[in-house]
Amino acid sequence: MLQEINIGEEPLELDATFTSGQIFRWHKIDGWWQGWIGHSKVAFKKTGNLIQIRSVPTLDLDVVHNFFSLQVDHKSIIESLPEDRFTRYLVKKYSGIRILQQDAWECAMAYIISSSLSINAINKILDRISFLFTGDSRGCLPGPHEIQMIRPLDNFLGKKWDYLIILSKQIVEGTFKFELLRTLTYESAWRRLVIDEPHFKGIGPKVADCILLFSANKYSSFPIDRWVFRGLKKYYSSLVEESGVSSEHLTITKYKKLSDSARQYFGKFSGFLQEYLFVHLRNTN
DNA sequence: GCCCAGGTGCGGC
DNA sequence: GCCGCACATGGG
Repeated sequence: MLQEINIGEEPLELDATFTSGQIFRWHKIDGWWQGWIGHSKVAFKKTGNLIQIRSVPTLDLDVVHNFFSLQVDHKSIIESLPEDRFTRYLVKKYSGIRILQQDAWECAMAYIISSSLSINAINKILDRISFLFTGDSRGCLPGPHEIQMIRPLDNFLGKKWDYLIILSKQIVEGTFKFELLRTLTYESAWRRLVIDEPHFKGIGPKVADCILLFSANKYSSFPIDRWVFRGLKKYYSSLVEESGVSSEHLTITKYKKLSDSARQYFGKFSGFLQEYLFVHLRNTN
């Protein structure tokens, strides 16, 4: 089924968005960006102000609207971000990048796997999980119930596989629901993932921020990985100094201090700026 | 073979 | 609390 959404003058570049590193396993084929949203096979193409959508089973347009975070308009992003020169530069250069709202379970799975791996390796591993589940490396990913049926032949994910299984059980048994995160403030949701009991193995301060930004509409989240940390030191050194963080290795306490001062400085749409900074660092180094 | 990549858990002070 | 280390994969 072919659908479309008119986004008016809102800046949105599919190439920049899907190659930004926030989402995995999307491929541009014959001009269409193709991937999965949950168990729906989806393709997007942009012509002029229109986003064209193919999906099987057909997605509700509200889902697509939320997927691209279209409720956040570019003007309010610009108005809430600080006016220093470098921030202006990033906004001008990368405004076509949108924050995508992924399926929460898939997002958690991807970012638990992501730790200390390259984006390329993450994609490969997710493809491998898809292959174990569907027999096709370009297939969909197993849900929380489905992943428990899979028995990997080798230990290709190490302890991370156990972390995924533990999380899937918490979801299947209902002791944790991702929907909860959407109802909480950023601060409470982050604490729920990182501090509160029961603890989630494999979800530290940075992975938690990614889950909140990329699947729980927490646009003030500011994930700090190696690239973003370097970016902050290089372009926003006063933020790093005022938070008292010196070493590259961030403990939870240090991470929280730095993340909080960045979030205070960049404001309610910190997450967009974080993404611009992440892409900029990767493209220029 | 070594280094780095969207970090985290763990044991030991 | 912080430090040092192990951990799996893949590309340069």
